[in-house]
Amino acid sequence: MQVISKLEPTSPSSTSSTITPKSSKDLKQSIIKLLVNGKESANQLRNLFDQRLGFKAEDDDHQHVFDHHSWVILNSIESCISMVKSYDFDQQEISNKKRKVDQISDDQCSDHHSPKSEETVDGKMSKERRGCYKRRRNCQSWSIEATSLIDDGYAWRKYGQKEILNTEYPRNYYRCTHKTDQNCQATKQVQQISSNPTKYNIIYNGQHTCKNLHKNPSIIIDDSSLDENPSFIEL
DNA sequence: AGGATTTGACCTTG
DNA sequence: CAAGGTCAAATCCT
Repeated sequence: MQVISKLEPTSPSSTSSTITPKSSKDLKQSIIKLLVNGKESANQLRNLFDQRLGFKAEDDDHQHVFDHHSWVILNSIESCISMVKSYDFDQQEISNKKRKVDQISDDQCSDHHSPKSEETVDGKMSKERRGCYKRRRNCQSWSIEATSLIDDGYAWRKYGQKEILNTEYPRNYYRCTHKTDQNCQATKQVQQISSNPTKYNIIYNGQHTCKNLHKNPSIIIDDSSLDENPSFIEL
């Protein structure tokens, strides 16, 4: 029988409200600590259910729902930990300051959309000059390694694929589906890791500014109590 | 028909 | 100038 260690209670009042990080490093450590606590609690809760409750045959639906949600919780927390660990808070502070300056020139570019676009005499857009776009520099980004292409809850649309030097697998480029209708600037890059093809390196760029028009979860249960406690974690 | 993907060209950055 | 990020026409899929 699996031994379940007892964890110190980590109620919101005893954790998040009392933490006042003095630096980016403190903040990072605090977030990781909270996530690790949450992960351990979720793991133990799952073990507890497996051992103590069990499921009867007629409870198959409930078991599937439980399996699904516990899996989502664990994966979400695991992803958050990876993101926070790889996120450079100090660099981000510098980037945020710099971005304010860059924003001015970026806005000028986007305001007159396609200033370089020219029409040929026959009315067609010249293929020589496309719209003015800028590669986003210093935008908020973080990366994770995943053993599978987890559903992070957002709707992504592939817009490119590129062979990358010295890598075995191409890099795939995705943008938020709501880029056009809600001007959401979030993008992500997915690339299989050469040394370990079972894993994917996923780089997220920018925050979602679109409304939570998440894809429906694969399993839907009729429980109004969940409405105020969605199982996905805002990334 | 309309949305998603593919893919070659364009564009920025170092 | 090379590498890589993005665009957009062509194509695919439902």
